[in-house]
Amino acid sequence: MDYTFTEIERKWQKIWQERRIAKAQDFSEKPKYYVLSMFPYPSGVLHIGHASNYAIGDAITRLKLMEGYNVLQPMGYDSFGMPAENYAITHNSHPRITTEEHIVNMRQQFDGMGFFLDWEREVSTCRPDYYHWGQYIFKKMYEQGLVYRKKSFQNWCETCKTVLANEQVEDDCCWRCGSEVIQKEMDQWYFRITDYAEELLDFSHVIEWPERVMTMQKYWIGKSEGARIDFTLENSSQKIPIFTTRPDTIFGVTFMALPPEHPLVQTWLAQEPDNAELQSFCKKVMNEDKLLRSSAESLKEGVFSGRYAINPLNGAKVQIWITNYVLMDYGTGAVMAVPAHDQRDFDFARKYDIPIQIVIQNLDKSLKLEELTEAYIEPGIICNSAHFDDQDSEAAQGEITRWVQEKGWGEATITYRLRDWGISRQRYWGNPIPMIHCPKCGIVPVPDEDLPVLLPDEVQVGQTTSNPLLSVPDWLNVKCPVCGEDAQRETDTMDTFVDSSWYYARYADAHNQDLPFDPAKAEYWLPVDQYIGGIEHACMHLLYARFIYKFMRDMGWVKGNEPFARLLTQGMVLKDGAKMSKSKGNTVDPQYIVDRFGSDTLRVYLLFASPPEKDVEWNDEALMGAFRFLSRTYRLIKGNLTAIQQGLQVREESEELSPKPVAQDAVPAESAPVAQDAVPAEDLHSSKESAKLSPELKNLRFSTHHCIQRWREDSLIRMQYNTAIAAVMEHLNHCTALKSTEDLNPAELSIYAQACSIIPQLLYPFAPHIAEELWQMMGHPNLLHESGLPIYEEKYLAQDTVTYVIQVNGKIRGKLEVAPDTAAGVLQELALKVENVIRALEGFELKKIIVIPGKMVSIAAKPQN
RNA sequence: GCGAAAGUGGCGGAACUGGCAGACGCGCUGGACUUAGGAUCCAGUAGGUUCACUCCUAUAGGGGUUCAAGUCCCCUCUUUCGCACCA
Repeated sequence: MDYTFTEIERKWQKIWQERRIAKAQDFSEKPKYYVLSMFPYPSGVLHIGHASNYAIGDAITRLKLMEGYNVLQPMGYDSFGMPAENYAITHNSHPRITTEEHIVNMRQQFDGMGFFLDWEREVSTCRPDYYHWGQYIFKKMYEQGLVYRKKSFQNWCETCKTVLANEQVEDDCCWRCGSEVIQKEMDQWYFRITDYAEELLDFSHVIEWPERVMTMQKYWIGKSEGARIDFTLENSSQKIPIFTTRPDTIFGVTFMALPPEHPLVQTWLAQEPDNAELQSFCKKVMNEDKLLRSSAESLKEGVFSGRYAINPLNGAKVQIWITNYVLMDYGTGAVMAVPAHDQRDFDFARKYDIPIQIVIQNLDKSLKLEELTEAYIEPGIICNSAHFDDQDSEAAQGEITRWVQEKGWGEATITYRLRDWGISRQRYWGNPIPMIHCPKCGIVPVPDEDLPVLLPDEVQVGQTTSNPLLSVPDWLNVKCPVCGEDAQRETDTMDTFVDSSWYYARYADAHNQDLPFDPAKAEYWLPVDQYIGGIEHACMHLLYARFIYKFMRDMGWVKGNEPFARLLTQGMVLKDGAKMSKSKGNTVDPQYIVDRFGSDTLRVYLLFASPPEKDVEWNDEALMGAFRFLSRTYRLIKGNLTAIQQGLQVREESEELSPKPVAQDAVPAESAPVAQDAVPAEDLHSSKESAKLSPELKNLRFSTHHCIQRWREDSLIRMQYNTAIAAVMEHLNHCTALKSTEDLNPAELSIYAQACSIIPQLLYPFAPHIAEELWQMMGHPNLLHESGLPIYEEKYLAQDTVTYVIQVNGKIRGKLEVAPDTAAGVLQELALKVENVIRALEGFELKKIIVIPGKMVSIAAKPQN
């Protein structure tokens, strides 16, 4: 009678594999449903976060299968990247070897979890058959003008000879060797994601995304409307364009602020090697940690450049300052400073004694320069601004911009906070950028027929201090495909986010050898109907993937505008209030849990703990609760198997007498509750035997249908698996409450069997192994994914009596058990006769009585004088 | 600092359009049972009050709307997350 989970889970995993039930059919007649969980980095072990993510995906998958969809749930590995390279270095091995070993281990653990995954579509981004097409996409983007090279300042470690990401800089020093990190101007490859900024702000084509993620992306893209206005360098024709969102304050400009990286400043630095103040300030600022420098707390500093700019609107001559608070890569990299109406400019002007000019007055015109303690940033009335005086400042923005445009000094423009995506990495373990540097022809793409550019194996990882690819002459040195002369390959590899921004499309056609994927197959499968992953990717992976999808759409490879129709951001599993991590030593190994209690227990625990998008605190004892629930289920059905089988037999016989429900070919809809395994026919209910039903059995029948109703609502529509499971638990409690099945008549047996037999179906999405086992035990020849969704019938939900709550002035004073069709007037009368109600009304005068049908009688009364 | 979300028993969480607050599970208390098992079964479990019936107080705190508020509105506090000189 023991719940032998290990045996059961192995058995069903074997059967599922042998029958290849998870293989998704391209172009099936059935409607498709594509469920995708973010693929893992192959660390070698599944962690609890994976288990939780994939438990959700698997629940959705199995629900959709029961509903009659052709479901695709694929899996793969995000296997390029620094963690793999670093792992290989520390283990004195090669990332290709360690990665493939890890994949073997992970696959074993995936199999042990029993997920419904179409492994025939597996992808691994570090394999040539995948990264080939990443290179192809790169080239197509290059041809479309979406890829370019740009010099920009990067964190650079002189010892390691590599660019470091911001996270790899600790206290201005290299995380690996500890030497000082400097800002170095370097050529980098960029994707022109900003071309799509406007479109990426538009979420009208997704079906259901969390508001939070959309807000985060919108903020990240940071659209601001304003104007570009060209100031000029004094005694020169050199223009200095600035970007401002406040053209209404332009008459208040008293200085101009430039960052050291500004091209003009760079020129001046070159011209004045002896200007110690200028040289040392610029050097200091440029070598400052990027994060530190851009933090709002750091003090504003600057030096006067000795030069002046001319404000085109009033011809005013203003000082040009070189400062640490202006960013080169936003807007035009130059700021018109209006200290009176911008707090940053105000702070700076006060510190360096720069004049301040008020050009916007508050409504009572009480702003005085001498009394100003902070910038006045609100709208108001224009002053000191020539012919714009006395206008409303907000209205003046448009007026001034129009005037600037007419005069040819600038134009209305839009700027985004979003930067182009720098994809160059000076790392070995990534997708090689398929470009060749030819001394004669410049930068030349590798011809399509030479793709993929294979990542050489012979690299001695960790042996060199620079990009390992530079040290492989056989790979590095090539002939230029255009002129045939000696040339060199690009040694940068791509950011791994490039690999993951199109993998969902590769799953549609994972083995295509001629294209990234067949557009027809992509059209069938895409978009992903339900995507599941962590919120940490809100502004990275999810934004990049949307961008690349739009590019692929423009190429005609995919249809529609968005890759992910619905997004679910699952919460983290915490322990001791913190994210699990090896360094904190607070991890829980899912494999250990599976070995001890089974995959079904782990899944039920994770899904039952909270709604999927919330974080959960790991709790060993609650895990036992899940285990006990499954054990109880197993005992109930195994212990009452004879009665259940007899009851199911009665049902079959009665169905033969009555018209069968119309066979359903995959009617996937949240609307119609229809399925193949229908509830017993009507005549059972209306027969004479039904009249003899004990209240106990009537309640059990109610529980059966009520449970199905709740389960469907919670799991299919609301995706609240915790309450769906709670509904099953409650129903199980009702089933076990019936102590003996010995005296049941055939009709009652049928009801009992029905009550028990829905349990495996309802459990299937959350605990599929035990569900299949119990289903088979009852004698069903099919597997559960073919069993259809359980259905409920309204007529069994009708109760003989309803309970009305009686409130007096909002407080409960009694209850009434009445027939459901009792008239409101009768209810009022009955309510007023309840003893408690009479007592509560003593000394009160009736005001009115409200009857809420099926729910309550609410009496409003006021004290008698 | 700006923005967003959230605050419900000892704990995880229910309560969908305002209509019996605390479903379900964990834990705890008492009991039964014994194949002594990460058992199982039964009863109880927001706080206070009462022998009991009853009653009172409770959804971060304070106001408000309503016959009726965890749910709607206003203010305050706390927590979490995101952004953080974006001109």
